[in-house]
Amino acid sequence: MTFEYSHARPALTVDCVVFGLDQRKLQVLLIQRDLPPFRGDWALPGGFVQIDETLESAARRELREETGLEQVYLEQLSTYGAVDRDPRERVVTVAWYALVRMSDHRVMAATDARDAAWYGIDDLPSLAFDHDLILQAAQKRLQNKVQYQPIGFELLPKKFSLSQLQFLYETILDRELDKRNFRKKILSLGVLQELDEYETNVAHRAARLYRFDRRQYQRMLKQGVHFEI
Amino acid sequence: MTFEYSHARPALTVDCVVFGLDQRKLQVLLIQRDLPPFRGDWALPGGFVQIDETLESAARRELREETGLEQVYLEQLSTYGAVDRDPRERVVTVAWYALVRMSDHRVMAATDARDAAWYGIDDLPSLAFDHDLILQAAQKRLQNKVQYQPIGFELLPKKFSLSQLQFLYETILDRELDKRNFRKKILSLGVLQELDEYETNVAHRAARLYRFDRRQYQRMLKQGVHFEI
DNA sequence: CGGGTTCGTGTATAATGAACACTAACCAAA
DNA sequence: TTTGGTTAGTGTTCATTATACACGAACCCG
Repeated sequence: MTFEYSHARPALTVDCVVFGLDQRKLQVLLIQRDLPPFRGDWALPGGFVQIDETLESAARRELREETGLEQVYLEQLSTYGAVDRDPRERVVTVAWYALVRMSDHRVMAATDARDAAWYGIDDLPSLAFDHDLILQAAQKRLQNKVQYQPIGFELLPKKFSLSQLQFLYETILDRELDKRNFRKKILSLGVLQELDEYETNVAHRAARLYRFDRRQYQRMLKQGVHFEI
Repeated sequence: MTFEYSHARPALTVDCVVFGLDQRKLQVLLIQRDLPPFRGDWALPGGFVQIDETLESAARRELREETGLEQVYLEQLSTYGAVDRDPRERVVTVAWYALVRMSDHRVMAATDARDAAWYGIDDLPSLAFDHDLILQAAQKRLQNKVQYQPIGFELLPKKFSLSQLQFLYETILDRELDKRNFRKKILSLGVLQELDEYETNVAHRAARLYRFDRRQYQRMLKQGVHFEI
């Protein structure tokens, strides 16, 4: 079956920059292309938008199909439409970024033949299309956004220590933070629920665990208070 | 001539939220549709992306064709892809917002048959498609952005008084600012060039005029200082 | 039980934000 | 020319927030 239009139409795709955090570094999930163009190169997971799905649905579907990820934090980044960004034909892509708990989503099955792998953000291969551009924009957006929205928690296990949280901010923002000031600030926001649980299997004093309390956050917003690191 | 594709493709459009500032209020430029759907309704200026132009080019072209505007500040907002946002067929639109100096761009010629007019932001007609949604998002974005980027100047004449600038921020942010604190802050940024010119034709003491100094701003950025109101 | 490692905590000082009122300049109208 | 009306322009004080900084407690392991 074919579809006819009176004017030429750009193809429309979605691409996702998927961030994860491990013990060391911020990571990005890439897939290896097994079709031309850029066959064998690494690229952002993504693909064509189908005619009966929203842009977000398309992004989530591609994530599921290419990387096995579901129910991740997902937000639109920007749309890229350089005329020659795809050598085959005109392709406009709506870029998204996702935050995943690497601990929860250990499994990484690419249901089609391609490979998928995490790469350290400072250790990336060169990417297909304009995907390095998109990735850079996503990183900047993430850096900005974590400072005024509590999205960083999406990268941590549900229960985490304050040191883990500080490490997250230091890693994303790429600068060191003062331990005491950080704890003062984050606790004063009142959006962390202090648990009666502690780290286990550590060779030193175990840290108390906390959980992000979405309800407290909503309440905070209604009072016009701003989350800000 | 027709174009054939093996899969159905969404149509791709651009739409622009054009902001202007007059003596009273923040204004938005709308056009009146003379074709179905939503014939006779007001809508954001916009139209189809052609196969050989970038998204930004398309936005600028549509602005020129429908409103006569050229060389305005233009920035991508977000992309809207609800499946039923256009009753005719699947249409995905890349939304932009523009800031114009209403003083410079008095002329408002719609080269096609439609009407174009400024509407106060608090006095809008109901809009075609999901354009009210887009407009609301644009307003929020503008409110955020003026607070950490010097884009407000794009709405003022090249030479302006500090009172005009304060009025701009008060209007966009929809809250009152303290006169002395505002002046202290904005001057301390060192991005305003003090001119030896004053208002004319005012029935009271004439205010000194200033000009935004882009070079000083760039220098400021390089030193890691942040613009912030 | 000693060494190694991370956890958890408070205070003092500097910088920034917020509140606040009067005189100066200019025009217009009497 | 005087008076009234309107906006311009200007500093200080106090409260709040940001920054810098060090050591004992807890726990594991060998």
